[in-house]
Amino acid sequence: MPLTLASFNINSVRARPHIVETLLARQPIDILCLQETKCADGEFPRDLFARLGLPHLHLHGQRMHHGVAIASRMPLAEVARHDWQANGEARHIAVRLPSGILLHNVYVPAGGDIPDRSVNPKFGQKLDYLARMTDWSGASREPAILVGDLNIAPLPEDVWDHDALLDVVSHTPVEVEALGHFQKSHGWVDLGRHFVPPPERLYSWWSYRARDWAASDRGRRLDHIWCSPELAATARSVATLREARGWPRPSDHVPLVAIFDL
DNA sequence: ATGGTCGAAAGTCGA
Repeated sequence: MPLTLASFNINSVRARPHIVETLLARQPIDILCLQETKCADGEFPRDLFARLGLPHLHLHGQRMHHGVAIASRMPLAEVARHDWQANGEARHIAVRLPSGILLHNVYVPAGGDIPDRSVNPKFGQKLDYLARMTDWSGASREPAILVGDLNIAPLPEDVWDHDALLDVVSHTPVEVEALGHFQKSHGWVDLGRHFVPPPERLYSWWSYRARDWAASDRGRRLDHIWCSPELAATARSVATLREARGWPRPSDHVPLVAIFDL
C-alpha cells in the first residue's frame, strides 16, 4: 500500500490555513507532519484538518514558539514526546504507523545567529540537542522514519553558496559534523539525497528577506526525511514542493513529500 | 558590513 507522508515547517498553523488547503488540493497526503505550529493544543485549527480529510491529530504544541503536530487520515497510536533539552519546549512527537513503523516528527533548535556557544547559548543548545538525539537514535534499532526541520543543510549542494555560508548557523562545519554523527548513529538514510543526489542543488527554505526569493534563489536544505536502512527500499519518491514558496503569504519553508510502499 | 521580512505578542524577540 502506498503511503504519502509530508513534512512541512508551516511557520504558524493558524496564520496559514490557505496554505494547508492548497497543499491538500494539489496532492493527497495521508500523514502531514508540521513544525513551528506556534500555538497551544487548544488553539489548533482542528476543524480545518478534519474538513480536509486529516481528522486524526497528535498535537505537541505550546504558546508562541515551536510546536509539532501530526495530522493523519487514519488513526495512529502516539508513542512519545521527547524533550531533549529538558526545558519544556515542544519539538519532538512520535507515533506508530499502521504498518508498525515508528514515525518521528522533529523541530531542531535554530541555534541563533553566532556560531559560538561561549557567546551564544542558543548555539550550544542546538549542539546539545543533536548530541542527545544521537545517543537516543544510536540506542534504538527499531525501524523508523524521521522527518522534520533539522535546521542544518549538511552538503555543499544544500546551500546556494557553500563558501559564503561556512560561518552561517545552519551550515557551519561543527553543525554538519554533529548532524553526521546523528545520522551515522542509526544508519539513517537521507531520502532527499537518495532521490536527488549531488551535484544537483536541493533547497527547502528561502529567507523572507530576499527581494525576490526565486530570482536570487539563495536557498538552504534545512528539512529532511530520513529512514532506517532496512526501510530505504520501501521509499518510492521524495520531492520538495518548491512552488509552495510562491503561494500567497507562504511559509519560508516548503513541504517535503515522500511516498512509501508501507 | 548591513539590512532586508515574517509571526506572535504586546510596545520585542526569535527565526
